[in-house]
Amino acid sequence: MGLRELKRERTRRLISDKAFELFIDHGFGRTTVEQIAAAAEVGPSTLYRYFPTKETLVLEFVEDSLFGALDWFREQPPIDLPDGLQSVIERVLDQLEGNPDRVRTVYELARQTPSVSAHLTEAIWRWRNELTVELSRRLAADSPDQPLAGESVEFTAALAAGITMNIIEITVQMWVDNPAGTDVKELAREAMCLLRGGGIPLPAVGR
Amino acid sequence: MGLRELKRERTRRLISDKAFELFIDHGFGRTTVEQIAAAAEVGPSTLYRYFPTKETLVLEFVEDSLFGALDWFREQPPIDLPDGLQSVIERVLDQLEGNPDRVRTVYELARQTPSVSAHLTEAIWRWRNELTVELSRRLAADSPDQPLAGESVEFTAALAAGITMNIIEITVQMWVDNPAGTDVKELAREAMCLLRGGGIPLPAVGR
DNA sequence: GAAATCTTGGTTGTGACTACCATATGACTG
DNA sequence: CAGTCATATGGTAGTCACAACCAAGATTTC
Repeated sequence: MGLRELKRERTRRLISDKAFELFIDHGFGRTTVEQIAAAAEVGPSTLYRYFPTKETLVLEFVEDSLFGALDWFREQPPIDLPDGLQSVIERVLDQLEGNPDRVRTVYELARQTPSVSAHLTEAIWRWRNELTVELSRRLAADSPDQPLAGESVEFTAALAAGITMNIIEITVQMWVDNPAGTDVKELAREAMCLLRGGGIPLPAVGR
Repeated sequence: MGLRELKRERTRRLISDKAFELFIDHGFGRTTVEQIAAAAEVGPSTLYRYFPTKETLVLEFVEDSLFGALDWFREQPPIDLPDGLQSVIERVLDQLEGNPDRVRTVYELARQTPSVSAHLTEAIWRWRNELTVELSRRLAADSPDQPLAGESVEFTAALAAGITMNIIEITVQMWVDNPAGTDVKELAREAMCLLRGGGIPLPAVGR
């Protein structure tokens, strides 16, 4: 790795950390981008080159966790779909559990600030849509002509992706509300059991 | 109704209509609030009094459809929960089907403009959370001590609300993509059938 | 018709974000 | 090592969404 890349990572980290400090101390709305830039000892122009919007400063970590797991899933070989979704969920939860403080802070900021909340939900929504595409691909490639309870592949994929997203959101929410008494992955596993039970017509083998 | 209220409704409508015209013609980002105010022949101050943000101009209709149905549901007597959720879904879809053009325009604008998309998902997310609260209330009041497959009431409520939201989103999405060939309510009814089938442990009688 | 109340439009200010340019700094070549 | 090339940086100027405030006009109420 060249010196250039190294410095870039360092600067990015520095800006992000200083931003979180200021957000925690003074709130999102009461912190200006110029203050963050000054704290990180860079010009505002530079800051904007790394983080196109103020909200990105907060949400980059969550977004990386989500889309990292999705990228991983895309490279997995065809696999039993419920198992696949469960492993995606666990991968996301692993990432988030690695930085509990950041997760809590993000949730706190989202609760207080509408624009953060809006960008957070938008990222989750975008993630769900991309997961839908991937599931459609796997379902279509797999089932030559399965009835799927009379519904189309797109419909099933969208529903499965939506429920996957719901499980992640709900388990994380409960974990944030009660950090000590919650085993996130166990909770997600139980939730998945409900879905395997039969109601949602996930074919036993997806692709 | 006094003259004051009448004028207020008229002005609100006028601003909203002009805004949609401009958004359709020139796009969301290329239209300034001042242009909208000028087109509606009011001052920018007045516009901001009616619509606190530029995005509200676009999303008020969707938000009214969602939360109107929720308000209605809150006033319903205890009822079989799957039936209740299905009627909520149908109520939302009825509202949206009443203005197909607006719905399509909103989706179009959301697709093109990140900030509109963000505010749209945030509104949907907020709606789901309020539905979760209402479902929790009904479930708690009903079941003296049902096992609920080992999960808490909150968890079941959140999952049910999430799935309800998913069904609405998916059916509307498919309707927007293919306006002619989709019977939204029939689609939603079929989706609900899947859930009644057993996988999601909605108790047969909620409250 | 007068007083109280609400609505309006304008003014000023802040802060996020864009476009642009000159300078500095690490990277590669002879 | 010197030179040049590509990229990163910081600063400037400008746009636009939005908040706070205030004076004038319209509506309602007595």
